Amino acid sequence: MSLPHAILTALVEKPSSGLELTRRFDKSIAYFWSATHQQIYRELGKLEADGLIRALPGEQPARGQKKSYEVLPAGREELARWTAAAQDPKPLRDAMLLRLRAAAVVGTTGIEADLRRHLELHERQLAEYEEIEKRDFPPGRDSPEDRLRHLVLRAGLDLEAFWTRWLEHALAEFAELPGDGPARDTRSSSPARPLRTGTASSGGAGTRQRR
Amino acid sequence: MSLPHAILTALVEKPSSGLELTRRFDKSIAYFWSATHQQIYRELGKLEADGLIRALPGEQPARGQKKSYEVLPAGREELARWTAAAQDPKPLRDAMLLRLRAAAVVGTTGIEADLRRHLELHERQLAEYEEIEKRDFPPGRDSPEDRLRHLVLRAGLDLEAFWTRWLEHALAEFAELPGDGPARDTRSSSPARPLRTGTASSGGAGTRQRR
DNA sequence: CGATTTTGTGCAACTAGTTGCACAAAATCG
DNA sequence: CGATTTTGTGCAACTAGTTGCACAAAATCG
Repeated sequence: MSLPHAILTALVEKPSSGLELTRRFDKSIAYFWSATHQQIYRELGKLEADGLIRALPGEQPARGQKKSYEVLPAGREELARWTAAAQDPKPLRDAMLLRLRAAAVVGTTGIEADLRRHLELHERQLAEYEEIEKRDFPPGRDSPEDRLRHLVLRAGLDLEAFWTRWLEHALAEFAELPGDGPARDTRSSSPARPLRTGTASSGGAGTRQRR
Repeated sequence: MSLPHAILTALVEKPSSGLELTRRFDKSIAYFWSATHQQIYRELGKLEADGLIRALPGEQPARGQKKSYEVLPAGREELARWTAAAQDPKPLRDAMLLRLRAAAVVGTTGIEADLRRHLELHERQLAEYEEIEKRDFPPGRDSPEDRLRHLVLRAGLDLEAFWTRWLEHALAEFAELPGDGPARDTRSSSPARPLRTGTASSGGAGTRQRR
């Protein structure tokens, strides 16, 4: 729904080829939108067919050759229209949170390592964004454009900070948890019997695949 | 990728029919996973076909009749396996952040109202989660299961708090912005000329549709 | 300078989620 | 008690994103 608009935005900021776009998405767009090179090329084709962008004149190369695109007036208008239109926020879907909730009924064996790994990933991401902030938004510059872009980076940065803190908190909680974690349904009729269900040992090697 | 596991988790916590699941997803699962009733029914069918869940014996009703499901041992094992398996966090994609970045080049006309609307939505959500916290996690209860589930709710709650603060910050920034917002490319050659581009007026009524 | 690696573009098949309905049974309403 | 609404289940078509390749041109390497 909004990949085309992400590409339009990037191209208005600076005309680019598919690969350049891919790099810019990885580098300085990733903190609010991510996309693979396959998605980008596909969408560039559609946007060109729709008359919203065009290949920069001058080069007319075939497969395996750079081709840069720029935004046409129609593209700019579409982007302005989309930006102003009301949109509902999309509901949350976070696998790690789900896994933790699942762990409450099925046992905590194994997640802790991945929590730790995620913590590292988020810490690294956070550090990277802080670099970007230092580089792209030094105290001096604060044109309206800069302030808006800085605002967006702050969101990405603060979200990473949030996850970092949350994961630390979660790990601290784990440290206080008894033994190998719970595996029963609190609402089931079984009383305070501290049973150790089979999940941890039996499922074991993780052989089972779905479908 | 993880809707089936969300359903398994919910069903382990308490066997339910499709509609009951839908309600529980809306109510107390929405802060980490969301799903429509169509998704849920479809997935219930698959899970049953795969032998991970089964209809509760006792009733054998046709279309338009309640049918409750419970998790089979194979389902519990699959859930335990999935929960423990390492998974990469999925990259961020947030339309509002993208729109703000787009607004930096294409003009801010129109977004402010939607920022305000989002702020209200997030405030309402936050209040709702605080209710849930008060109701489901009173100071007394802190079995391991509760602590894990509380941790998950805290994430949902703190994320809403984050967005609320961020949107307030964004709106404050808007208040300081000159006139009708920027609409030029900072990197383009045009100097400090405070031009007012056509985007606001020309694109206007929002007629243009893609495809 | 031929072989190998890197750069750049792209297709095809798949998975996950969304939108728009359809329809039967049960409950409610005049 | 027939008509209408609500409850509950589900199909079909679509949109968005992912995964796994293919392949040509250019650069590099022995």
